[in-house]
Amino acid sequence: MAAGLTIGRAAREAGVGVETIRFYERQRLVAQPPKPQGTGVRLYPTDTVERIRFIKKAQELGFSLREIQELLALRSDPAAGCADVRDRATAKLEDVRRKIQHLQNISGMLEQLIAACLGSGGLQACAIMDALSRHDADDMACCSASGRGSDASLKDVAFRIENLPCGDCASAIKEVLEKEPGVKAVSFDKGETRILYDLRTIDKERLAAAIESSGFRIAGHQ
Amino acid sequence: MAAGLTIGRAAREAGVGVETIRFYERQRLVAQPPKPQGTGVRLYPTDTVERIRFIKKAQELGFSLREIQELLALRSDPAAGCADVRDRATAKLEDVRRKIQHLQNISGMLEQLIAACLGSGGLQACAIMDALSRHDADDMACCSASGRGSDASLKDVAFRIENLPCGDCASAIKEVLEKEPGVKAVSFDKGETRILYDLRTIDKERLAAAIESSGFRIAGHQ
DNA sequence: GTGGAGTCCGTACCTAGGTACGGGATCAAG
DNA sequence: CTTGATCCCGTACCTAGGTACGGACTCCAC
Repeated sequence: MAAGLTIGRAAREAGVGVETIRFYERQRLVAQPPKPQGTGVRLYPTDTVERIRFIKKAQELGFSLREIQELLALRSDPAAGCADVRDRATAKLEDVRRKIQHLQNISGMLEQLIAACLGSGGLQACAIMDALSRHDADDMACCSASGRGSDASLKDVAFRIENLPCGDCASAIKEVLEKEPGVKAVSFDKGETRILYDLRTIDKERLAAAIESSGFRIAGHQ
Repeated sequence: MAAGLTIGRAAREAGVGVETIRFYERQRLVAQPPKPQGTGVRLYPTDTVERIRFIKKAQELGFSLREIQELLALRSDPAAGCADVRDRATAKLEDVRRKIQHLQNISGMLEQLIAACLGSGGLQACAIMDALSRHDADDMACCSASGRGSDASLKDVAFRIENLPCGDCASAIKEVLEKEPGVKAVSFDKGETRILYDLRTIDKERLAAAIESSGFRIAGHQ
């Protein structure tokens, strides 16, 4: 009886909800099986259940559905090798480590603030409120130092990068950008990434492409 | 002189976009100032700029806009004390630490998989794909609670199996091994069978015994 | 007085990963 | 043959934190 399972049973087998399977179908993560002739109910092969379990496990490893789609494509690509998978995993590990670093920065700051706070008294004596209200530019905005040059062929542009939470991530993007020819300086200010570049060598689109190829998103781009 | 700033200038001062200020207004995080009589443009007091900076700093500490709303409410509550703020910060620290722990689990799992993956050969020999495709009930969360020293209890070993002529036999042996408790990954590369296992659960001798009980011979064993 | 920059306001859209609703069809048990 | 459970399918909604668009004003400088 290898005919298959109804969607409800398949969902139970795979440990997800019915709606989730339908959602994955819409996302083209799993194929929608046909209804056997004469019936009105689709039957899912155990293959699909396997596939859903694969998706769930990959999610636990931090992969997004889009990335999982790639992994699944690799899986059915005869030309794909172990190295392809490994590369994906390594990139994801990088990604996760960056996130950890970011959270550790936050954790450290919170610890310091909590330690500095007496925990009693009014708000005007509260170190935490104080740090948040204070007018200084320090805190976490680590960088600055934008040179003020005026050269005819130098131009600067500011991108607003969506997923750039902290200084460490900013350093990563800075490295990438500075490898591009024509990039003279990269700085971060008020939520914007400013790039000073030589317009004879490179243009805005290529800069944007470099940023996006590192996994960052630019607000309002594309 | 200036009774306030236009929204554009206020945005620049605060380091956000104009749309962001409008968004915060809709979210009731900042008040919408009136238009001075006779004019058509709203003027923002520097207070609002301060408030936006507060919001941004609190965001950098990991607070959500909803939580920031509470912090702001505290700030203008005469009955609120330092302890209230401290409690919020402590709760957030907890929260952040939990997230770090979660990411560290993921990181540990990825490290193990990458270590177990030879990075060459086809996908059928890929430890990573394998772990994702395997359908054992214990999910990927096998490596939790062991902190950062990811490989504390995991060890890998390589056997050279003499009568392992083809991929199908390799699959067979893999199945056998994966039924053993404590076996995390099995991969094949360059004539060797590599096994990643939990040394608290199983040891090399039991792995060897499992292989030999399936009719395979291990080179240089016994 | 004109052009361009900025503002106002409402609304729609975006990411990710689903969840929920509703009306109609179908299926299995009693 | 009915009843209750499922299934089908399209569509809307949810969270969070904004971003974008577009038409109509308004403001400032030249």
